[in-house]
Amino acid sequence: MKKVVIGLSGGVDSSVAAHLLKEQGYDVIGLFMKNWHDDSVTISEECPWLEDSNDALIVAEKLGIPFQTVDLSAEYKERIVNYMFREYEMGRTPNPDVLCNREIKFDVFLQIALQLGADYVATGHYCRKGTIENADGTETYQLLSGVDGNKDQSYFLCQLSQEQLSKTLFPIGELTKPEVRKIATENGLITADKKDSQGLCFIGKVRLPEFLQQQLKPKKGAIVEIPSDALQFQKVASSFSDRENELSYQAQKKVYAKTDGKIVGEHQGAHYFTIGQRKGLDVGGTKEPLFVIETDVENNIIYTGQGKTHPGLFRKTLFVHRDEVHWVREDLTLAPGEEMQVKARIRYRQPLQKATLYQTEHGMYVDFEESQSAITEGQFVAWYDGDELLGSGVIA
RNA sequence: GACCUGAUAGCUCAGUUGGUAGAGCAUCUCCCUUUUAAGGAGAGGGUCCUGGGUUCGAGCCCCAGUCAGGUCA
Repeated sequence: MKKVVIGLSGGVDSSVAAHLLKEQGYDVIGLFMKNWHDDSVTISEECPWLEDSNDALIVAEKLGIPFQTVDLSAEYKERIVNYMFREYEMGRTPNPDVLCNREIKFDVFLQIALQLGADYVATGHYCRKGTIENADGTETYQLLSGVDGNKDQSYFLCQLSQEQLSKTLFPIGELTKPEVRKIATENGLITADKKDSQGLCFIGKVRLPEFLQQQLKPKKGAIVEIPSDALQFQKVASSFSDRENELSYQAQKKVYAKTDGKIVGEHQGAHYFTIGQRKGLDVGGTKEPLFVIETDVENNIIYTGQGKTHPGLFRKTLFVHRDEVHWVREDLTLAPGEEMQVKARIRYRQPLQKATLYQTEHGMYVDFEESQSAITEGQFVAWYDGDELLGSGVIA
């Protein structure tokens, strides 16, 4: 009998995942990960993790599977929380949940599971795993989107490797959320009607500026509004010697100076803001809302533009540094000079966009058919072929 | 110094022939969402610059003043 360690979070999804594994005849062990216990920065709830671990325990008992709690908070702090502070400090916008999967659930946690003698780890993610039998007898694994298009979480797993996937099961990937809840109800799992978790995985909902202030000190600076007819947006349509040149040009970020616009307000620190952000600027008096089009942490200036169609918000091409290009499907890795038609997204739940990948010596360009709003450094771009996530990278 | 214009929600402004005020933005809350955002729905918020006067009744009319911007000498 194959042994599986399931990460029980205390929510419906992992509860049902555990139930299904049991039903499929696996030898199932439930493990609850405790990754955070500083409730000083979370919104509401006295002690959410305690309640969650309790629910996880009750589910495990109901299913008749062994249950343990593991404390990974040291690793979590080191690999995820510190990464967040580092990124924000540099004026980038991290994606902790993508890292959490790569570094914690499918690394530290996976190792613990293997030490317990498990053949697989399983989670309650809405995504699927496919297996391709190669001619030489080896197997190639596919990361497929969840059947429930509304809940598909493949994006958060975009940094997984073949090695990690080989030891992974996603029991609920073929189900929709309503079906999952139904199964939970039918089997008397107490998490059946529990609200979906939100916010940072394991930390919960946080007010980001407050959270960041633990490490990043407030620093007053100017908010500048760049008019939509600024010089930067005038078409400088020139011809290019080659495709790479053109892509490199299109992928360039616009550079602004304080004098390109007018000062419309004051902020408490440019590193608290991200591109595309509207709330929190505290600047009124405009006809249309102001959106952040760029943050300059060097000079501590936030550049904004009026209206969601402001040209400063849009870019057609983005770049991923060579060592930050990640292929889930290693066998499809592009060599310099090669290109590929794909569909891509630059944030969770964004509808997939037509794009072309161009690999060069220095990295990869993702050239979208349509200009994209708020392409943000530090976030992940993930590319797909149909329902298969092929790879991903950090937006430079 | 004279004259003109303006002074209405946190901000930018609208307020018809006088009947105790509105819009956008901002803010807050909720919804959506295992990142950051975005998006959706609601809510709160005004001694209408001050002091007089006319009127049954004044943000709107009259007088004086204060402040801001402008024009002319």
